[in-house]
Amino acid sequence: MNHGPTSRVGLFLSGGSMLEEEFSELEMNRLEKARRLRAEGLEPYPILSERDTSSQEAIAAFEAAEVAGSAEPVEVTLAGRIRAIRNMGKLSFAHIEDGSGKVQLFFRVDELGQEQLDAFARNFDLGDFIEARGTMFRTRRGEVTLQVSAFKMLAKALLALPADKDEQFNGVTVRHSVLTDPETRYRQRYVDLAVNPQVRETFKLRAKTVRALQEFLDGEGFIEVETPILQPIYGGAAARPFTTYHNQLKQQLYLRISFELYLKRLIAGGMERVYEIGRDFRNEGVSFKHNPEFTQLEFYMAYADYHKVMDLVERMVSFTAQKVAGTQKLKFRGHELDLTPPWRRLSIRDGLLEQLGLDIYELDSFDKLAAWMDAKGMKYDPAAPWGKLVSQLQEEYLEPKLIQPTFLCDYPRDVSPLAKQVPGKPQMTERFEIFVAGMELGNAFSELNDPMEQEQRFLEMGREYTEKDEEHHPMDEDYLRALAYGMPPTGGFGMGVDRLVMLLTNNASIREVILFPHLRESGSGAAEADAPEAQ
RNA sequence: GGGCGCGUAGCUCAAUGGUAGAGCAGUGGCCUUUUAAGCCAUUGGUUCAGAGUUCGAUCCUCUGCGCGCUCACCA
Repeated sequence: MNHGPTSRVGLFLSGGSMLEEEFSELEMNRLEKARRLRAEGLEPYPILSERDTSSQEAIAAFEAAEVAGSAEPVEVTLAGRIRAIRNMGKLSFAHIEDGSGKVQLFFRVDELGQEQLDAFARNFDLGDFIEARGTMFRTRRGEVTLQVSAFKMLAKALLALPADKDEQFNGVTVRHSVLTDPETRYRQRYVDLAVNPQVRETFKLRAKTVRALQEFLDGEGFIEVETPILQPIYGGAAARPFTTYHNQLKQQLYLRISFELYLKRLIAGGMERVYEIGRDFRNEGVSFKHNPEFTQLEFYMAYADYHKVMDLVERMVSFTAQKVAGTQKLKFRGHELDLTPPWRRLSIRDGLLEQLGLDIYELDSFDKLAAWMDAKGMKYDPAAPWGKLVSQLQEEYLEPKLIQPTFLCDYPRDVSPLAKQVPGKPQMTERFEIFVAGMELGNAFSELNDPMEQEQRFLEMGREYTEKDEEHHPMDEDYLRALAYGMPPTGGFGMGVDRLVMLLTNNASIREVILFPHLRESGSGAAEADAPEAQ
């Protein structure tokens, strides 16, 4: 059934492999070549490579010598994966690819002898790793090429990569086939990376994104820290956690759903500006913007409120876009986005006024708002608090309209248990979320630092969730103690790094920016029959 | 978890209620001392799995598995 390559990685060359019987003719062919090499005293998987430069460096060195009029030959040893072979009897051409790009190899009979030339044609296939020594030259067609004086196998590929031959038709490059099946691409990311250069590029940009965020925050005086992933009490977000267990301590533990409560302990301890970039885990559904484990950035700055956080965040994201994409203007999901600060700042109240003509400051109780929704024929949970109804309206009627980067401000207290109230508006809190292209990118607030008020919020939240019997939020007494020792006024912020990378690389799905996104365990029969788990 | 869609050769895709085809890749041959992304021939399929309807199923029905989109969930 599933004859994907994963199933046969465990086999070896010495024969006797049970899995060998499942080899296709094509694969048997390659295995025979590997065995033949070994029989001839040539190791198909040698330890050492003598490579001394990359393909693009070699080309650059040759071109520099050319310009300088140097007669000195450029001698190099290159290594890479064979991507194309053209055997022509008395000469052969090949293209190899390394981390820097592609370069052509030229095998010539009067340089290597017929025996060597035949050995290349007989033993080497697309996908093999080869090392080749020689001098660089320019062919009649003008392509800078390595004329090979010696070569050896570095690693024989037993499985064929998906074919991706390019052909020119009237000057247009046609790619005959590439690996596009999403399942194969995610499950066998190594094949995807080997065959799809833009995938490698995406993950280079992802690394650059994280570096840029660090560079920016470091420059603003933040200290990068690491806090526990295994937590006895989870918190800081409303999400179902993954649970695990420490055997020796006989202790139930949770994988963190946010960093928030630990980072604010650090602020209470006198670290004025801290951030963490790391993995969060939420036991929830998956979608184009949700993966059960995802990379989160959170920072906290003492003596700041959410307005100061907004100022910093728009500069941070704009800085990162410039570093990574080289521009503030991005194409994403059919939109033209402009990240140039300042971003729009819109309160939920004003937004709902604009979209629905609804003033939540007038309809400031559950009964009033519910009556209004009844009149409009809208459905809602009759057990929900007022703030939940506001959230529902905001999600349905407001968020999808927020295409250009927007700070959506001032959230109901009911749904913001860790945020400070807006002065004079006790049912609202100083909180904002960032929306870009209708997608939530970040979440922030003026952090609640009144321990007595925080305790009340925990209690209310605990009641609410206990009644629903779905999520139970235990009181985090140690966190309350930290607040009781005193935490300065603090602005905090959290952002999904994967989603930022989606924006910066114009990838519509979070799976495109996570190397190994979570997929359902693959089919029972295939997994059991194929996986050589004998241990 | 619900709805919709998809699953055919190594890869990308066709086709049909009468037993499956193309391009690329593979194999063999031609040929060639700075190109060939060439020419000729050829191998390769449990049409995701199981059951049902039918004289006959890859196609129709059901179930299962997997993937995608979407909804729900996700302050």
